[in-house]
Amino acid sequence: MGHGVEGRVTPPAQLDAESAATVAATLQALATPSRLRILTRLRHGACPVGELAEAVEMEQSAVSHQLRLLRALGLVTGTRQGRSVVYSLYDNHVAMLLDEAVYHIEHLGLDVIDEVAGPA
Amino acid sequence: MGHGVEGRVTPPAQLDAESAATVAATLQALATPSRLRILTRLRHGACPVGELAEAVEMEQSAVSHQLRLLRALGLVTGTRQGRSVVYSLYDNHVAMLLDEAVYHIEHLGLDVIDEVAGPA
DNA sequence: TGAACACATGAAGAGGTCTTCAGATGTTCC
DNA sequence: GGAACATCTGAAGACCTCTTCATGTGTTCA
Repeated sequence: MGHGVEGRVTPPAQLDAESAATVAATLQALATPSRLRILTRLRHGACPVGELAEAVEMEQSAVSHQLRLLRALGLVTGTRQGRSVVYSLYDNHVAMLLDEAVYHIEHLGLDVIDEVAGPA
Repeated sequence: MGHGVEGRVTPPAQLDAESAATVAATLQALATPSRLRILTRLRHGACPVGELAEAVEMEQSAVSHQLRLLRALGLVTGTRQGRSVVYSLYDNHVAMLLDEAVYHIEHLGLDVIDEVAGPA
């Protein structure tokens, strides 16, 4: 294994309005505590809705609404298994997007100063 | 040079409500076309407000409002230089967060199946 | 078929977000 | 000091979002 963001990620060119809209829409899906918790829960493995609701301490209905949104954006998929519907992250990009977002955000502003000279 | 997301990013544990809120708040800052364009513009180099406004095709006032928000979240910094105030991304984590977010999102659902066996 | 379970969905309201407009603040140069 | 420039800020309105409540759909089992 071991693919993904190998050595480098292409630095995005100045986004045109359209790309910006797409990216923004998807990021919006990660930009809420409820969905973030749903996704990080799924990051640890597939899970039926009811269990998900318990794990993230939300009402089942609310979870369902959010899952609908996440599904529409292609971030998760649900498959029926008996009475339950088991959800999981759609693919590896979702998992890494999550991992890296959480990582970088939790390290924001904690950069060690390794610049040789101070600013200007 | 070359630090950052070296080999791996720690997979986030199930986020508690507090962390989820923090991460969500920061992601929200990337979750709008206007701010996304502002940030990707800054990703290519520091820039005064007026120029920024032109680059992203927004009114100067709107840009200022967004910069205020981005500053509050520690994503950008502004320094006076004569009459202008020059803005830039705060640190490397912001830059990488941007790069990786855009990268993964633009590749969502485009995963080539390079798993040896099919799913499960 | 009917009851119980698991999930989805529609409507509605509280709350938040983004932009615009008008005006305030800070800076340079004469 | 005063004019011109660059940016910031507050208020207000249009719009979108998230949750809850009530109900609908699908599935299992007897």
